[in-house]
Formats: sequence, C-alpha cells, structure tokens
Amino acid sequence: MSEKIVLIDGHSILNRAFYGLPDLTNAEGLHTNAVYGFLNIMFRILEEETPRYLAVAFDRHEPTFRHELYGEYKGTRKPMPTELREQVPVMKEMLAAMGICTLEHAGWEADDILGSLAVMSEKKGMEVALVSGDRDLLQIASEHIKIRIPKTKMGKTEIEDYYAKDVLEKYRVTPVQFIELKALMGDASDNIPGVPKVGEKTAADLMERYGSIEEIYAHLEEISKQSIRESLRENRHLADLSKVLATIKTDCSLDFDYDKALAEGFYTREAYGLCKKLGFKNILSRFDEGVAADLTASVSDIFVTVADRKEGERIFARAELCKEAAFCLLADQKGAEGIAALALALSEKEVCFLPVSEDISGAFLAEGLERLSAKVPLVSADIKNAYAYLDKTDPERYFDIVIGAYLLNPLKSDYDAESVAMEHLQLIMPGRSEVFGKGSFREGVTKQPKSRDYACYSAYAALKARPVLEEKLKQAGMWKLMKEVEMPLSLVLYDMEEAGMLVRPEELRAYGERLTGRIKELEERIQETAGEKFNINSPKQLGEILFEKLKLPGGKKTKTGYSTAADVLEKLAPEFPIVADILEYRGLAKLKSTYAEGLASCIGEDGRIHSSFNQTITATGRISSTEPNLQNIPMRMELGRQIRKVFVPRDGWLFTDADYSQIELRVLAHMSEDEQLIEAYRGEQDIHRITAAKVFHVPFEEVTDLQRRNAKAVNFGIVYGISSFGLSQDLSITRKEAAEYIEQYFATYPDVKRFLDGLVEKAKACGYGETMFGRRRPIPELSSNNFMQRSFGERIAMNSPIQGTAADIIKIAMIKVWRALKEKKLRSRLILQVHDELLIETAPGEEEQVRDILREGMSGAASLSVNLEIDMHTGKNWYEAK
DNA sequence: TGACTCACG
DNA sequence: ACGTACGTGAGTCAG
Repeated sequence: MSEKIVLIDGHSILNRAFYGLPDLTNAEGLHTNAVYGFLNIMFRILEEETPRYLAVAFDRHEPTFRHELYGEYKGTRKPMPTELREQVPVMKEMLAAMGICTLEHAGWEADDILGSLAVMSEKKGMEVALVSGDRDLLQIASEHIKIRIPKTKMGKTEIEDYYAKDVLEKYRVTPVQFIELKALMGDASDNIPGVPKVGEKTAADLMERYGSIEEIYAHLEEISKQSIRESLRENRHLADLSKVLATIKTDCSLDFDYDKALAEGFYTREAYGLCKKLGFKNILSRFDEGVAADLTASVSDIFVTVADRKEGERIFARAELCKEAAFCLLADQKGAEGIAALALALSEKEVCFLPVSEDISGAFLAEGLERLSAKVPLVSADIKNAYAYLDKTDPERYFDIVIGAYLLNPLKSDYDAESVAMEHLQLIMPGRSEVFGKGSFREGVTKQPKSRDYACYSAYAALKARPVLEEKLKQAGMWKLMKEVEMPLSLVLYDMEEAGMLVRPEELRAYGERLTGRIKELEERIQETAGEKFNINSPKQLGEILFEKLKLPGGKKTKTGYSTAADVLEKLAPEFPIVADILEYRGLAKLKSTYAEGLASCIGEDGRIHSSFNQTITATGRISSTEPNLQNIPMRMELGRQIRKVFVPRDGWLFTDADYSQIELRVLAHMSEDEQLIEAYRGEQDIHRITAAKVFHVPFEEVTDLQRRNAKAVNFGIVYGISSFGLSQDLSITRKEAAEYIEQYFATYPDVKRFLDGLVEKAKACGYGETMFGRRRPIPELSSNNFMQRSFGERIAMNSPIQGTAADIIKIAMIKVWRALKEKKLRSRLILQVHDELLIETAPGEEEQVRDILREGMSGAASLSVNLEIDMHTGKNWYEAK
C-alpha cells in the first residue's frame, strides 16, 4: 500500500472552524472556538486517513507574486475579526506543541505551498489528502490527490471529498478547466477581477461549450448575447490576468523534509498543558494516562462519587437545604429498576455522583429525588424523562435547560446538556456517545469511570445554565412562555405518554390481513401488465417500467430518475389502468406497513401504545409525536380512516374528541385585524363559502362547489405564505389564474395583505418571526443571496407566526384542560394532541364535565377578536369520536 | 445514510 | 432567471 500524506490549509480551516462554532472562551477570556474546531477537524481526518505524514500550511501576510501582477490583489479582503486573529498564534503554538510540521513562506500563499507539496508527494507515489475550506484548491485534484472540504452545519461537520472525477461530476469541468471557469467569472473575495458581465451561469455555459478560454475566444463570433460578446472582446487582458491569478502554483521549490512531518507523537506534555489552559476537556481525553498524570485542578476534580448509603442520605439531606439544585438522572428504562445513577449539583463547588451499587438501589435514588423535589426547585436537562420521580404539584418551579435552549433557538437538531453547555456556557463537557457509546447507562456506570464526569457535568452545567438561560429568555421576552407554558406543558406531555392509548390488537391484525389479499391481487395484475416481475415499492424500478418500458408520457423530474409521486401518477391514472392499480397498491402498502404493522409493534405490555411527545423538535412551536407517530393516523380516505376503529377507550369508557375549527385562519383574522375577515367569522357560517362569495362576487347562496374549493385552497395558501406557483400546482390551474385569485383575495381582505407584508418586513429587520405569545423562530434564509432560499424565508416569515400562535394556543388549552381534570379529581385523562385536536379518554359519568372542560379550556385559551370555535364528538372509538 | 414517498395538521 | 406551497415522522430502497 502506498504511503499517505495529509496536508491542511491552516488559515482556511481555522476560518471555517471560527464561523462554524459558537464563541467559546477559556477561563481567562481567550477566544478558543477556532482552535478547538480546527483540532476536531484535524483529529477526525487523521482517524479517517491514518496517514504517515502530516503538514499544515499558513499564509504570510506579505506581498506575493500576485500583488506584482495585480496591485489591488487581496487589497479589499475583509480584515480578520480580532476574536479570530488572536487565535492564530495560539493555533501555531498548539501545532508546535504537538510536533506538527507547519509551513509558511514569504512570497507564496498557503495554496501554492500546498499545491506544490501535493504534486511533489503524488510524484513520489503517495496518496494525498488536502484539507481546505476553500474550493480554489479543487483545481489540483487528481487521481491521487483528494481535496477534502469540511462543512459545519448546525454543529455537525460533514466533509466533501473530491478526486478529479468528482470535480468533473459536480462541476462538469476538469480541475484544470476549473481555473478558467473561475478566471472568467472572477472572485471578489480573492480579488480576481474576472470578465465583467460574466457570472457563474454564463461562465459555466461557456466552459461547457468550448472547454477553454482559448477556444472561447477562437469562437467569439458564435456567442449570441451581444453584451457578453462585447465584454469578452474588450476584456481579454482581464481574462488572461485572472487566469494567472487564479492558478495555484505547483512548482514552488520547497525543501521539505518528510521525516519532520511524521504524523505521530502528538500527545506531548506541552500539548496537554495547552489544551488544559484552553479548556479543551474532551481533547484531553485523547492523551495517555501517563501524560495526564500531572494535572492542575479542573472542574471535574470536585466531582465526588458516593457509594455508601449513609453518605447518600447525608447528601440528600444537605440538598434539601439548598435554594436550588440540579440533577442528572441516568435511566435506561421506566421504573426504579431502570435507574443507573443520579448526579446532584448542590452548588458550583459541590457535585455528587450516586451510582446504583450494592448499597444504593434505584429505588433509594428515586425516593430521595422525589422528596428533594417537593422541597427544592430543581433544574435538569430533559425533565420529562424524570417526572416519574418528581413531585408533580407545581411544575413551574422546575427548569429544563433543554427547553430553555430550544425556545432561544428552535432550529437546532438536538438538545442535550452537552450542547447547552457549549452554546450558553462555553463549557466543553463529555458527550453521551463519547462516554457510553451505544451501550446502556447501567453498563457504562459499572465499566466506564468517565460516566461520573458525564453525569456530574450534566448536573453542573444545568445549575450554571439556569440563570444564563433565564436572563436570555427574559431579554427575548419569552420568560412567561417558558414558565407558564412550556414547563407546565412538559408535565402534561409526560402524563399523556404515561397514560397511552388502548388498541385492539386482534382487530389491528384483521385490518392488516384484509389489506394483504387485495395487495397480492394488485401486485400480480401490475406485473402482468408490465410484462415482468419488479419491485413496485422501488421508485427507481417503477419509473423505468412506466416511462421507459411502457413509454408513458410525462416522464422526468428528480435528480435520480423519474418522479413517480402521486400527483404525477394521478394525471396518468384515468388513461392507463396500470397506473391506477399502482396508486391503489401504494395506498394499501402504506396502510399495511406503516399503520397495521408499525402500530402493532408499538403495543406495550399493558395493551396500550405509549407514544413519545417531543417538545423541542419543531421550528414553529408545535409538538411532535414519535414511536409511533400518532399525529398522522389516516383520516382523509375512508379505508385508512377505518384504522381509527382499533383505537379505543378502556372498557365502559368513551372517547371525547374536540378540535378547533380553522384555528390558523382565525389567528390570521385576529393578528391582521382585517375587518372583512373578522366580520366573516362573526356569522359563524362556512368561511370558505363566504370567502368564495366575496372573492368571486357572487351571492353567498350561489357559490358553486368549485368556487368554494378554490377559495379554500387560497385560504390555505395564505397561511402557508402564498405564491402563485404553489397555488397553481394545488388547483391544477395556470400560474396566471392563480395570481388572479390571490389578487382578488387581497382586494377582499386588504389588511391581510398589509399584515403579511409587514411580517416579512419585520422578520427581515430582526431576523426572526414572532408569535402572539412571544415565541420566536429565527429565519436565516431571509438574508440568503439565493433567490429560492430567500423566497422560502419570506414564506416562513408569513407562516411561522400564524402556525406558531396556533401552537401556543393549543398548548395553553392543554394545560387548562389537564389542570381542570386534575382539580375536579376526574378519572378522565387527556391522552393525545394532534395540532388542533385534543382527545380525552372519558370515564363513565364524567362525559358532561369533560365536554365542559374541553369547551372552556380550548375556547378560553386565548382571547381573540374572533371566537375560537370547537367541534366536539363522543364515541366508543377514535373513528366515531372524530 | 439520503432520497423518495406519503400519512397527518 | 430562478423552481416552491407551511410544519412534522416512518417505511422503503439503494448505494
């Protein structure tokens, strides 16, 4: 096997890391995020590549040959922010401490050093992995030179790899042509002038057609666009100059000593000391025990393990005297037997770890925690997970840092103590997978000494984060939302999860079997018509059969092949029976696998399905449901809807189901203060029909079904952030017609138009959308240079305050309903929420009270300028109750 | 693991 | 000149 060398573009990776991570600082206030990110990227690459050699190249801030050619070169480049600049020497110090070879050279840029070294190494028969944040280096990709571009998205780093063939595939130019492409279009950040009027698109077209600048000029007369042609003609000198500027040198005479670049021996005392000083806790874990031996004090030194029951009791007793405490419960399953350990943070200086042992049982910890929770306000990450062992009289006393962090930024993909510590405390703590991998807590607690640090850090971080998050929430105007909505809601969700929903397994099985026969029948008929056996579930195979073998019209779409989505097939179904069969097959297969089989696998020992309700997933403030998702049980089609019959209340009980009537449109009416729309709701008549009458200028009684359907689609569209294209797709009409509908709608409800425009404007000014209750959703897309992204941002700006306000309202309703059931000491329980719908398993004799509670709680959840109407039904299964 | 499809609001 | 309706979760295929 040939030897491998990893080359790193120092400044560019440092830059990427700086902008990709939150602003971390060490104890002395030194900024460290770029160095930290750099090391993480470097370690990851080293683990993937296991190279023999490693070197890092930096730019010197001195003139290079490019300056001589083009005076302003780099003249306009933005100066580094000081937070980043101060990290450059630290980075170099770190690399020196780790014995890593660094290269810089007067007169050459890092790119030139890297390019030359890569080519030189390739000539020696090595494999080269060149790591840069910059696409410029793609020009030196080859069969043995791989360009690796790390991208940090939402805290996760992904690396794009490019050999020469990958460049060709993605950009449709060879690496060498890549230089000319860039020369033509220019690059402001590198101060490459390019040819005026030639942008990304034109440059790519020209290169694809002619292959080189030379050829473009040879065929100049063929270029149809006059302005482009003239610009090219007049600016030949710029094209040639740009090409020189854009070309990375591969022939610098470097005297490089490979022996000094061996990728080994990083874990020195010096490096350890530096990591320690910078506060890189989890990088320290890479160091050998020996080096780690001589340490100075760190936070983890105060973490104390308690193995003795008496001592455990003393800890709980001391905790009960605190004004506030934080905990981290490690539990694998429900029930005290599932508990593996508990960490308690009584102050920033006193953090204890209580693992389950011979002397300390799970039940002991559970009881201790419950007693403590009745006396002291507690802080934790993911409190819902611990409610089984907490006092439930007043959830407003608790603080879940994960929920707080979610409110402050609902766009992140996962929330745990680690990410909160990183973002809000600039504290690096061990991560769950790092300590426990995929194993259980129980196993980790006995085998992995670091489990103490993990649990203690979580509790410690929770305690420290509480005041930080509280202040930020107050600043953002979301404190009330946190305290009065989200925290109480977490208990309601816990209670709903615990209650679960009863299903009839034998009926579920019968339902599945009923589908099987028809599925087989359809499968055979489809394959017979197609003339061969194939997998109908594979969009790839299906597309090929339909559009190639059977040559049906309307092919193409998607990157990977033909689209076989329902809306495409529906257009073909009337004409081709096989397509109708496929649609039916799809529908049945979905019902069988996702619902009949999927739900069956979720039934617990008690015969009930206990879905998880997640409070920190959605961007708008809705809750979500998983394992299984009970928020997407079929409803619209009768056959699917039948499945709701297997969801039943316990023997002798009933279901009471209530849903808001068009809550989002009512929210829109209120928020926009549009008199026409508010007036439309006063009559308690069919809103879509009223809208149709107003928009199409016909008397209410004469509105046709088609007009009503169109008006309804427009109403939906408004809530989604209207676009003529979207509406035209939905209604199968032309874009022009759709645009006319929208115009008519806005003429009818002028304040709705003003309101939506205002939402976009406000969101552009402050960067987020906001609900009536202060919930925020950041919209970074609004500042995108990409038209599509920006339009998306505008639709989000219109939709999220509406969808989010509706979500706030039903959350408030849930809390009201849940409390009322509790106060009246009813046995009936709230068991499900489906965005605008609540379902209560109703005890015999409590039907009337439950209906009152639902009506009162839901209609009274918010006071709007229109009524919050609800539809309510009772039944002996979910099908009947809806 | 990502792309596609489709169930719900 | 671009190429979509807003928000979710799950099953399946194919690399």
